[in-house]
Amino acid sequence: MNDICEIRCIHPASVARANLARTEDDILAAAAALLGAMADPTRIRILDALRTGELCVCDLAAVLTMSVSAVSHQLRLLRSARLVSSRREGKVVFYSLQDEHVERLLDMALEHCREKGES
Amino acid sequence: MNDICEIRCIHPASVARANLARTEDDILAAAAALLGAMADPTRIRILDALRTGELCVCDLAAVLTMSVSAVSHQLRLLRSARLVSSRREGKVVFYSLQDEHVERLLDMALEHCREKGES
DNA sequence: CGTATAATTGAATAAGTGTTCAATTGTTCA
DNA sequence: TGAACAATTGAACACTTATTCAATTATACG
Repeated sequence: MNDICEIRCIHPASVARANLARTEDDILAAAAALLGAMADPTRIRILDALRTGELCVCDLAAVLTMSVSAVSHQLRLLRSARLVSSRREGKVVFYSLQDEHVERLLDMALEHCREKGES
Repeated sequence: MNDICEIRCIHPASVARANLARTEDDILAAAAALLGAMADPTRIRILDALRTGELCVCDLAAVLTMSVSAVSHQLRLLRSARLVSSRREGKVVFYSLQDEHVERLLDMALEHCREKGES
């Protein structure tokens, strides 16, 4: 099993081990998409703001000092990634974090950065 | 650019609350960068492969069936984001996950996707 | 109805990203 | 030293992405 397609590898045993333990590509792709949805300065600020409770698009624009349009575009992305959910009340649409899972992921990333930032 | 000084917000109390609880922008930016470093199909596959132990660039290229050059480019990114560390042994450079924190973040994202994938 | 407000959408543009190819660095060993 | 191999790097290209601006939808109310 020295090569898969003609790719040369130096440590076949390690390669075989890695291939066995391999996570399915579609799961990995989904995870990349999930992380990618959070991995933007604007979107992560939106998520951070929503931790204090639901906010409408106008409010979010005020918190971020950005245009309503820009915020709305990013909210659509966050919604399609299932990171936030929306609720309409008359003319106003309120956004909130989808679940605590999202908040935990966010917390974990922030915690990691705080630790590393001090070193 | 409707104007930044006089952004109209509908729920001033909620906006004030969000502003108070706000995480510092540089931490949020760092977190976005961290997540962004993981948020790529190729890079997340690299991280997944490295969970089984250290691998050299050739081995990684074999596991991912990608060119050594492409893998090396992505490894540089992962290294500068402190997600992986490298160790040279003669001509060969071995890469491994920087710490368990990285692995936990990865696990959490994967777990989230597995759950959602079944619904 | 018609107007006003909240939000979404589409097109356009500018900035960023991933891969390839070719060239280069660093190391080993004959 | 010089050949061979592992790895890195830079430039180029195609592709994606975030914001802006203008237009549109959706809801409320006089």
